[in-house]
Amino acid sequence: MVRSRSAAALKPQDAYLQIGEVAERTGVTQRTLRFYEEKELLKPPTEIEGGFRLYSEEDIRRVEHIKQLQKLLGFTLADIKEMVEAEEMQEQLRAEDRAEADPEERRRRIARARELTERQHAVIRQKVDGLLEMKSRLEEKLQDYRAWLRELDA
Amino acid sequence: MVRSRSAAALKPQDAYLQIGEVAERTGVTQRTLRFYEEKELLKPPTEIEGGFRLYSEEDIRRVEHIKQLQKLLGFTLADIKEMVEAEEMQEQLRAEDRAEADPEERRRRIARARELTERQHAVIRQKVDGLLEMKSRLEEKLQDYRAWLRELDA
DNA sequence: TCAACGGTCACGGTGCGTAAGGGTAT
DNA sequence: CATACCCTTACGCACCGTGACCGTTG
Repeated sequence: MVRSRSAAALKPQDAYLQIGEVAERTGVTQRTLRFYEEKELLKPPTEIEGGFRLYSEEDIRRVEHIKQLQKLLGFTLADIKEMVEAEEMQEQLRAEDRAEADPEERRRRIARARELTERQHAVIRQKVDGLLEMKSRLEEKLQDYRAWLRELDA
Repeated sequence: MVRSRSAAALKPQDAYLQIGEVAERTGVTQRTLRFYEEKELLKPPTEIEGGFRLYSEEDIRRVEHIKQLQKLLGFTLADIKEMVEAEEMQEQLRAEDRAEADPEERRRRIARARELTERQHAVIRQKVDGLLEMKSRLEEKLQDYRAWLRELDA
């Protein structure tokens, strides 16, 4: 077992995964993972010992999220990168100690995060609207077909 | 005025458009229109005199439809070709004299068209579901931001 | 003659696939 | 030593166009 070496050495809990496992679990290839890293969609995960990439569960969620955005929105990786970066910023915001920060600074950040989220929301709403329209057109068609088939039965 | 030559010669009503006008009206380039034709997404429109392409309003609708499918679904042109072909078959079905055809043959065609439509419907439903989920996640976020901002006001 | 249109041949970006050549641990 | 992981480098490819360039037409 190769993978018990550095991961175990670093974290006995076996919290880190090698690229092969991540690939398997997320359904993408190792090549894709390295490619995403190259494009800075994934930050170079904590690499340790012999230059092996070691991923966290968080990294896995991120990969899954990227794939979802790709499938659902049909965006380019560049677009997705922007979205993901925005989301990351927001998580930072969420995580930081609320009382500690300068209120004015904090307000600006929240406002910025909100803007980004609102833009994403608008994009998605547009897509959903278009798709819902297509969907109902298809449903009408299906109605027609069913009616015609009944007609033929008579 | 180039376009008065063959279009007018063929159809005094000026029902046909040259590629340049189609490009302008649909927002794609001439090159893209030729490319679509090459990929058999657009049937070679009735070409006349010197090999000039002449397009109908129907062709324009088709181009717009293709662009919509691309934007909304993020499909490849190959996928879109399939969909468009299916739709075309269905229009044929719709147009043909219902009484005239052999009932058994007609039933088979309708059943086939219905299957295709149902597959498309399923695909779209999936997308819509995924997008709606993303949408509500974003809405939750927006709620949070608004709450935080109110919190800062207090 | 010039602008607008037509055609063809390539080149370019994206998102990976796929080998080549080579490490290190069991 | 074989095997099973991993690494980088780099060329290749399908898809979706975009340009460059040249001929024809009014």
